[in-house]
Amino acid sequence: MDREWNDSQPIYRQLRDLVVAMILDGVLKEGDPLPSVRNVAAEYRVNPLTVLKGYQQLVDEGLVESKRGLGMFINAGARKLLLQGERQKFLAEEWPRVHATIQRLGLTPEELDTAAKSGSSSDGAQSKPAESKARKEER
Amino acid sequence: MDREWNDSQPIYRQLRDLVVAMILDGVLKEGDPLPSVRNVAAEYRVNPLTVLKGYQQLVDEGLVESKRGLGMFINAGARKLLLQGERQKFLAEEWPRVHATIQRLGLTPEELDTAAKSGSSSDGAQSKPAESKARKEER
DNA sequence: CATAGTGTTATAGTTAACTATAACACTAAA
DNA sequence: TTTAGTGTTATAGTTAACTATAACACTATG
Repeated sequence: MDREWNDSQPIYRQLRDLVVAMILDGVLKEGDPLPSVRNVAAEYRVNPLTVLKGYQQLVDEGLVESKRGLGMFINAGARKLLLQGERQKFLAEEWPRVHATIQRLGLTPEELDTAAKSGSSSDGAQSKPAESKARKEER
Repeated sequence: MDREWNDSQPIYRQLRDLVVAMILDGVLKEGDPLPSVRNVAAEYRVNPLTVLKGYQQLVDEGLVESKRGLGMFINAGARKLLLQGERQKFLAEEWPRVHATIQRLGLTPEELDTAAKSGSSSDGAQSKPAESKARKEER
């Protein structure tokens, strides 16, 4: 499998975001090991150092623990931590800009809905049967 | 005025986006001159070459015309071109990812609305009164 | 003409991101 | 002990983004 890298963001940050998404989606649960640095590097045809750099971000954020010789593991409380941190970060740093763009382009909820459905395989990378749940999801 | 540069995007692209926003918002009308390369460079304390690079993007997109010795000017039809191109680009490349993030974080329309309003002037770090909604998220 | 305002090009240096290759350190299991 | 799987560090090279400094090319205006 080759790449789906977005050139508007460094690969190591996209890798970090990918793991974050997997945690939030429940694909990776607390205590689970992350895919090994070498495996990911091989699968995405990327340098191991780049993968490591992405993983180190997660360690720095307290989401993941590294055990030399064993692997890297999702910390307890990682999901909760993420739901707080990512929420605040998104609302403060990303959403205002996106919202302004939507206003500026005069996009309607209908157009957004349509586009969301047709193109929803952008960074989740996993099965998403929960997509049709509407506004109530998570429990 | 120093910087409000976002480190997740090269400056020249942010400059390009800034001009695009001004065109869409009607701040810059067709036929108008862009702020001069040197002025912008001075105002934002950025290298003139960086500004030029951002402006060149606009030339390449057919939005702007360069007249040596005079300045750079918004082309006729620029706004219409933008409303088509930027719409498509946003819906195809940006919105799906953003939408997935919103779903993943379980953000409600109320939270998004609140953030959009408070974020458009400044991104202060005060806590949210909208937090009372439903945080049944944690496991 | 000279001047002051435009865009543009040239040269060169720094830093961050990414890469290739290799080796080191540790753990579990054969 | 050996082996195969982990994370980690070292060395070094490429490219893109940004910077500083300077000069060149053109246009309107005095």
